[in-house]
Amino acid sequence: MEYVETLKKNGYRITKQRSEILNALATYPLSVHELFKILQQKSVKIDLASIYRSLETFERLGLVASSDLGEGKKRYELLHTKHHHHLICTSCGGIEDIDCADIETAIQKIYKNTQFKVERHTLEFFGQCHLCQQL
Amino acid sequence: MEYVETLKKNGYRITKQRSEILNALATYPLSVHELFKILQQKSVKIDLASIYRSLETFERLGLVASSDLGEGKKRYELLHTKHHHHLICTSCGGIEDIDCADIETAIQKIYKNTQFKVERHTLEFFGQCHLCQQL
DNA sequence: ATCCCTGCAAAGCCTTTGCATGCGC
DNA sequence: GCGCATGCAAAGGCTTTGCAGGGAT
Repeated sequence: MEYVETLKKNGYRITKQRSEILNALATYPLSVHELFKILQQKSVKIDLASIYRSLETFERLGLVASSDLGEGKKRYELLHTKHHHHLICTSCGGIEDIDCADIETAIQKIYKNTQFKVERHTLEFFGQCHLCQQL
Repeated sequence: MEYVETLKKNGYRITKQRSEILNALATYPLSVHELFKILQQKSVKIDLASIYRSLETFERLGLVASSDLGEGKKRYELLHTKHHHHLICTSCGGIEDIDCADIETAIQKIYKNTQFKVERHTLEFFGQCHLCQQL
């Protein structure tokens, strides 16, 4: 329930909808539509727009991280664990977490530890280029 | 012009539009709309749908790679170089290439070599999970 | 009571699809 | 001439935005 403090401290309100979103994210990285369906099944009245707006707020506060897995939409997950990456099965779409470690050796270790056979990977660095640091 | 052979060998045709797409991609990773604008300026008559269809074909043939840089759209680049990754400046949006190497040491080397200050990175592995390999 | 948050509706992008015409082979 | 590729138009999926009412503080 630490997220309650983070929200309040920054002047945001705790609502039924926001609590349910964070609850639903507790187990697995979800897309917006998956979140929507889960909340509907729990009879939580919510709109897609509210989910988008809440997730944007959560991400800005560092409560949630979004990742783009090339599905044409983002997935969101709770940031309760340390920085890590994902193994996405191209057959079943399942997602597993892995630690952030060396790449080349990582791929070998991944297979050894999880039997997940890596076929391709993407790695993107975001930051400030040399010129932009001087502005 | 090796792409001509690849296309022909697989039963695809060389058209003005396809040549121009591949030409335009030669220098920099482009989004579909950037491609569209460039071709329009060169007075090449082409439709967005044709660009999407061509890029899908090129990607399937391994001529082109797409990457999702969290912009809500894909970028496409020519696969004439070896496997590499990107440095995306969060200020100017500029994209630089880097070799595929260790991550932790990579970030230090990146700064040393390019003065690019990495703030965050995403790493995604795609492949077959243990269960799906047995189907 | 204030002001944020929500639902509803509409619209904005990016992308895909159907269909008839056109062009490479 | 055959059949893929194209342009045009329409539609689909994901996401954003405007606005008035409702709820958290």
